[in-house]
Amino acid sequence: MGTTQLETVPEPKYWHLKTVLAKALDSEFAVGEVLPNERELAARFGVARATLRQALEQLELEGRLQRRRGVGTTVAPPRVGVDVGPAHHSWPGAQGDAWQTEGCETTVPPAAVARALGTADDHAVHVVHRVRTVHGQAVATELLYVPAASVPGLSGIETDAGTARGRAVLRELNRLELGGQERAVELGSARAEDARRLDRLPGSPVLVVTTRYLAAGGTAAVAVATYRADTCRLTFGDSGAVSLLAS
Amino acid sequence: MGTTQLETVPEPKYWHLKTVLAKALDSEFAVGEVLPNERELAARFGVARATLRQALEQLELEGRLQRRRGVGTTVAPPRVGVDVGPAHHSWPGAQGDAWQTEGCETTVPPAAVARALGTADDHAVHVVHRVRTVHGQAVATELLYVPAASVPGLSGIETDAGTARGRAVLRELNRLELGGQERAVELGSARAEDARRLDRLPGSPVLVVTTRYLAAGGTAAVAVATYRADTCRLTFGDSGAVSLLAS
DNA sequence: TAGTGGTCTAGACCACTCT
DNA sequence: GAGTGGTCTAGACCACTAG
Repeated sequence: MGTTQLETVPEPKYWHLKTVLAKALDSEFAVGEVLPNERELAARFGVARATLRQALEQLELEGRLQRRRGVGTTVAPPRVGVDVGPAHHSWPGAQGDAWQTEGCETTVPPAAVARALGTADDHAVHVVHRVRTVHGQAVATELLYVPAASVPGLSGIETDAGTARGRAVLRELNRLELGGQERAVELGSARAEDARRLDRLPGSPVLVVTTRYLAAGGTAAVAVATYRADTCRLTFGDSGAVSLLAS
Repeated sequence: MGTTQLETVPEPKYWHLKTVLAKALDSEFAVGEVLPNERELAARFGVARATLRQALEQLELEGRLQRRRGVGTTVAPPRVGVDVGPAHHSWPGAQGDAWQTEGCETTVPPAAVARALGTADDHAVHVVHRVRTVHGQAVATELLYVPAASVPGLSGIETDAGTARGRAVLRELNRLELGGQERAVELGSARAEDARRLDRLPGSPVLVVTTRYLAAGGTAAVAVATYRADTCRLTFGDSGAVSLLAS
């Protein structure tokens, strides 16, 4: 009376589907190639479209696939390694900085940022918006929070224009002596505005890198950077060695 | 003929639902409190259960909620900050190491690891299994790949037992002179075995930390650590300062 | 055994991208 | 306009936990 299955393992369909697709991607598809559309794939594997989508979502999360509405599903290239220091030990805006300034405003930061800055909860600070691109593609957005006290030399003339003032803030920031950095990485989901800049849908998984820039006496600035989790692999090269883990 | 909505923004229901729930979590719920079950919440908000689940999934991804089958959905505590160096600049198994050795085997590593180690694709290496716990809870699993060449002093007597051999490998590794570390962080989904150890479902989002340990001449070992993305916030404290970002 | 979240279905319509 | 992925529905059953 032996049945075909020993230890009947009720492995979810989408899980099995995912492994099958992953193998197919390795052996039968090239980077950039487009897969059959979801309705056809679902029919081919004999599952509902929702189940197939669950498998595709996981593969996209792992950076194996790229899906774009109105276009299709393509095989993603290997993740790009982006260096997030602390090799340079320098301020934002220093030479070799990979970020491009896009604007600057003055607002009250979120409570968590205010706490890290050591400012009052209702104290407005400069917020510099920046974007990081790799191979011409935006991979991260950043909000750099700088209290006015950190940039005392900022002239009043530059306090209106967006991008110009952003650059002025960075310039003044670089006059300070850097006392170290603290970083944290966690998983998040893209806010609507970040998603737009990163060419993703709102809620897409992102890696949030929070950096605290220290100067004599305390925190001079806090940066909250949002990296595309599907395409990015954050590298931390120590000991000055060239990173071989960066693809 | 004015309609109620200007600029009819077709914001997805689950997105709106998510923000509503997030606000409610801030104002009306305490950490550890259990939410109403999914069927009731869906009815209360007038949406299908699948739509509600989409909102809950995002909140869980952001570490705001914790869902457990057969139990319910509870409000998650703030993410715990776990230090992933490079403050110590030490080998695995050194004093103060946060990991616990669970076993050791000898197998051929994945191609990507073999490449980083500089070994042949079919060359077997020691693989030490370790677990990292915080507050009594497992937050990460690790596979530490150590080529036999890195631990020449390993005696033959210790080559059979699991945990004992693991400790022996770590002991031998600490005889080497550390030449630096390289780290990379990326998003992944938990393999079945990791998920079990971390008390999560297979496919749960995890932060994968790959570390390359350098010694004179090249790569002495490679560690692939898998952290729970829902509960962990990886911290990188530089300059020896106490991390204030760690919650 | 009752109640929970997890999986799955078979549809429908919408938003977007290209031609 | 045709074709794609994204959203949503209203059900059903399963796996797990706990009293």
